Amino acid sequence: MGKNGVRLKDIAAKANVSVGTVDRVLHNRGRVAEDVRQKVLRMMQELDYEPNLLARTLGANRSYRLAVLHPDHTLDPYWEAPWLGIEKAARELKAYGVSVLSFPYALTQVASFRQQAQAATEAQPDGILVAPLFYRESLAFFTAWQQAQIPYVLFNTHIAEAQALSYVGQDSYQSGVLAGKLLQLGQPAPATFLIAHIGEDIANAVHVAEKERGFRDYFAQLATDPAQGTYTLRRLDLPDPTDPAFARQLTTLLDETPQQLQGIFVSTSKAYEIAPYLQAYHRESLRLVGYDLLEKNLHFLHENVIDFLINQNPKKQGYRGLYALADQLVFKKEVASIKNLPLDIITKENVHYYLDK
Amino acid sequence: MGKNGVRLKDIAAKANVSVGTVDRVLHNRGRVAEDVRQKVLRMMQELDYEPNLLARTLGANRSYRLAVLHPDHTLDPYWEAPWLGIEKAARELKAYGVSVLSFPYALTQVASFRQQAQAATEAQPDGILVAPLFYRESLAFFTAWQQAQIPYVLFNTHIAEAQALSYVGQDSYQSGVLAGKLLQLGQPAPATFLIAHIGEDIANAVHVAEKERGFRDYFAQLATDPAQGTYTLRRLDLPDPTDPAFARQLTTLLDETPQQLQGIFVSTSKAYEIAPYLQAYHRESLRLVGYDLLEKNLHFLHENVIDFLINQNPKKQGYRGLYALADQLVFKKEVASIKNLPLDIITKENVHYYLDK
DNA sequence: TTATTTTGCGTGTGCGCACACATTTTTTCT
DNA sequence: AGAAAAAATGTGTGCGCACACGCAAAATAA
Repeated sequence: MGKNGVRLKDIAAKANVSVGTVDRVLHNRGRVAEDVRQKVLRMMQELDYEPNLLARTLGANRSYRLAVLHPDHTLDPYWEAPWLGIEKAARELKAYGVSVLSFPYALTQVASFRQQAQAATEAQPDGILVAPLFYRESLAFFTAWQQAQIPYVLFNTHIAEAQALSYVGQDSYQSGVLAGKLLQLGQPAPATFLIAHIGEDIANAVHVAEKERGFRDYFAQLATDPAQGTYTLRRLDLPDPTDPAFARQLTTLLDETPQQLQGIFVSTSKAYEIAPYLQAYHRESLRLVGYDLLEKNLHFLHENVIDFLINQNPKKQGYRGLYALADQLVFKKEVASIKNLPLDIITKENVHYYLDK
Repeated sequence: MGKNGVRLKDIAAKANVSVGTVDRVLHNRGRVAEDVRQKVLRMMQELDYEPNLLARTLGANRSYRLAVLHPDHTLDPYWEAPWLGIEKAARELKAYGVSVLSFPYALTQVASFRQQAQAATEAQPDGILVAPLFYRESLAFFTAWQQAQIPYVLFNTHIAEAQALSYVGQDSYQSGVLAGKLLQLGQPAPATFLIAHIGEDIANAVHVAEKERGFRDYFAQLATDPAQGTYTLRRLDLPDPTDPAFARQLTTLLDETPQQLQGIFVSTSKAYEIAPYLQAYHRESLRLVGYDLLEKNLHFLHENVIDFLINQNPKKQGYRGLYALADQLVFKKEVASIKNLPLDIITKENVHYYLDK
């Protein structure tokens, strides 16, 4: 017996058959007498056989092509991180015969998504990892992939009815709840809080809408406690920051805003677009909560303009997403249908330990 | 060329030598002419050769015995988690020929530590993973292991002068800083905060002392801002909770305490020992910050008695600790001398996503 | 019965690499 | 110069497994 575990050979010897036979029962290839089959199975149990994954992969000599359908990371800084995670996973999985095809799309353009999704489909990969930012347009492709029997994993944006193999990412709703808590903590009522969306088409962006729902529910929950005073919530839909309307709307807010405005929750990773205005208006004490450890956000975190960031673990999303496919295809493991990554609370004091990784 | 990457064979062909020669340069086994060596190296570069780890491990057919010297997890709930992480890593690494020997010691008894450390040393393992709770007693063993050329990795407790291959765990100092921030947030001066140690021999417990230092430094830093009022810090050394003196000291504190006592920071995972007293005295509004997601802590977190927990990621400490040894021995990777795990801030709203994993 | 198919099982090769050993070439010594 | 030693290089086997193939015995058909 090998230094380090039971081998097919050991089972074969113990059952008085050849390794070929053991292999056949192991893989249900048939062509083995029932009584022998039972005996082999018994021996495998007795010896507590576990296949050597290294040898298996090496011997099988199979390869898997995985397609990744993701926003182009050269167009938006947030999307670098998931891609880094995907690349890391790809490196590790290379030895297992996994290769990755990238299909980047422009994250604001539906047509680009549709086109790249089409290309990914036509590449006939063994599995697909996708960030389905566009709700409506995604559904058709899900159907196509089901038809083609291609397993697909979602990340970043959860679409419950997608029938995907798995979803990897945050619970957007609960992250909204948490944002509410972080704004409210230590700020007694009465007070006003704002939720700001930047350049989002809320109707077609599931996970941003979910954040808002969680945010509102946190305060709704608080309101059930009669001892609490009343909090007021406002919402502001801002256009793309390059649009002159962006500055106009924001300065209007800060000019006319009631003194009670105690905090702003930015529903995306773009808190850094708002922070400069707070500095300009000397409203740094106003609590600002946003998402993700982008360079620019970190800057304002250290300047005490941004108070909290919720880390969406984008790198891990990519990493785990690809692994979910590999677990299914290569390692034949059970894959959980939802892998919720933690809602990391980031402050100036602990941010250091979340960088790089 | 193989479906999926360059093989030794490919390099050999391109350099007009045999695989044996390539192998020799790859492993610096010597016995190869300098010009040939250079040529082979060049070819490896050109083809961007990366050894197939699976084949390497399989072919080498080596095995590694790793010893783990850790507090007995049947004696203290905290220490279950690191052990789970170690077991998980052990399962994954089994295929790579790694086996794990466990040397549990009683976490309050120096003699037990000494004895098990001795046993671990005598087992002559290929590597050692150790939680060096006892500062003085550990040092002697570090020397012994260096002499025996056995690489060792520290977790949980960082001993800078240990000359260890790596440390995996938190930055205790910074976790104290963070605890300070979490207590102070939204609680204006004047106010009093307490740091409570439970059943610890501070003089011989490095990482608890570091937590206190960080905690105090946070407020020292605040004091440099003249706009801030004054915060008062107190310290309480409590005996083991089974000791009647524990209840006595705690009730005395709550009886006689000035109204300004606004928060308590428990320096270990035993916040749940203090929480019941706060409930009994109806002082739940007093902010309580502790460590780790133990059952009992979670209970009081949900009851709003504990406000924040700092997650020490104990499971990951074990997991990464073992992997640090494997990275060194099996995978021949560079191992960072410090692997600081993040300081997760846990509240009722995000705790769910940190459980299990 | 003999010829043919089916079923049950064993054998052999290759995956990419490590490592021991055999063989060839070069250097050194007498 | 030839012999011996040393250096440089090639060859072969095994790691545990998957998978194709081949061969025997049993079942079926002619």
